[in-house]
Amino acid sequence: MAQSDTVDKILDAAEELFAERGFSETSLRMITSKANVNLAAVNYHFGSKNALIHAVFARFLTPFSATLETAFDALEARCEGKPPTLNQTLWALTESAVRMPQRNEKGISIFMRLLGLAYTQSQGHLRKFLEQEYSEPFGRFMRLLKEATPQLSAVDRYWRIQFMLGATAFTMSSSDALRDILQNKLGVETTVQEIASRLVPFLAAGMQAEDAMLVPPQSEKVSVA
Amino acid sequence: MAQSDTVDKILDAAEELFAERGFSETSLRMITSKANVNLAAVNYHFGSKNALIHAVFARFLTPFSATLETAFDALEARCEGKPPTLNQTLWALTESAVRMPQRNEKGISIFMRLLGLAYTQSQGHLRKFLEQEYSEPFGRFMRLLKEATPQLSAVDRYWRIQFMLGATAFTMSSSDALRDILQNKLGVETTVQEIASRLVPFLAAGMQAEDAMLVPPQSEKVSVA
DNA sequence: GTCTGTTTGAAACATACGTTTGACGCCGTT
DNA sequence: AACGGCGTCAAACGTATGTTTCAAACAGAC
Repeated sequence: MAQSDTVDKILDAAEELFAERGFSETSLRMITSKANVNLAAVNYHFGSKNALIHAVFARFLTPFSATLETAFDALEARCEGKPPTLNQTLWALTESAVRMPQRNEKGISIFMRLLGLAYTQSQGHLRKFLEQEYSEPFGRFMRLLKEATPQLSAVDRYWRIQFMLGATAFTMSSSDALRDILQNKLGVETTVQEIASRLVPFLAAGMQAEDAMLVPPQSEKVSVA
Repeated sequence: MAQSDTVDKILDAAEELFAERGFSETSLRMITSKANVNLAAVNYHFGSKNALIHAVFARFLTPFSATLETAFDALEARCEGKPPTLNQTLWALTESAVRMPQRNEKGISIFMRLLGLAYTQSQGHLRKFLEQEYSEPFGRFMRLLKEATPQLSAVDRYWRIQFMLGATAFTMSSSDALRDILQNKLGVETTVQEIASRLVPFLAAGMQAEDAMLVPPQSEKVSVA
């Protein structure tokens, strides 16, 4: 067995268990048991549990951010100066995710859930790590979004981006959805691609909704359609 | 000091700490320290940490579900047989939440974050508790949604509801946004009402988006607008 | 005032965690 | 054949957790 075999077995087991149970709720002993390696191997190869968490993310995120950069390059080249549309930008992102070379068919679902957990569980070290390591593609995506929705005020755009992020991360990170994806609980086939093809129109429509009708929050009556 | 004083002090401290740090990451010792009560008081009054978590939810959710029922009653009465529109249904929900008698101004934000955590952290016992205790108003909301979007297929509606839930729970539960809400980090005032007034149009537009344009997931080219 | 059931207090319990240790086996190099 | 670095292993470390214990303090009823 090569030396890196243990490292990969740990990463595989950790990725799956973190996605299923969250970070704090997954112990190193669970991971090493599932990976069939010794408990000390984690601290030997990664240094600490937090560093292992970072490694799990880096294994997916580093090649993904490269793929995303080239997708954005291609998109902007195709648009010849004109800013890409919202739909194009969203599709570039989701297609990059879907096209990622995956270790197995559930790779993306698992990783989407991990991303959701990263945002939701207040693991300070993880947020800091992700923001430091991958600020560049993230900032570029934000810039594209801004150029694609010039009609929105900065505040409106800020909140709607938050909503998009929420719909995406939460959907992928909700255990129900994950279970559906993984074991096809619904009759229909439920691939990540299919979810994405449902999600993108939802997001685009919400993002381009008419001016937020600021219904006075204290009014007694609700406006009728 | 009355007997229930300790109980309420524990609930207050637990609610706040759970919202800040999550359930697993919050120890009983943190809670009892913040509440200035003895460690054993939690197990004496609630029986276990899990039961404490349930009690935190029940303290908010029980009066809220009652408020929501009357709001739905009023809405349906006003519509005289016609099914309420999507906007009306969403507003009835958010207004019920906003109108809840709160212990303090940040009550709703905190509780929204707790709800998001409940869905996200795979705490099996919590999900089971919530589904058992509050299935009735939840089911009623789902029925109203169904009647308000008859054009959607069941599968489309299922996923779009998931998206709505995600945008809402995630927005309210993201720690960044929470921090902004709590201490007005942004220049503009950011109340829960204001967020809701931005969120509802986003959700309604997404929910009523045109038929999901099922772009073939494997196609090389992206459709252009 | 005394008694009875309820609530608090400090301390201990058993368990699980992340991490560290030191011995052991392996393998390529000298 | 002896060495030395590397990876593995079982075992232990110190700490933190949820929970339990039992005596003391308190309340209201008689």
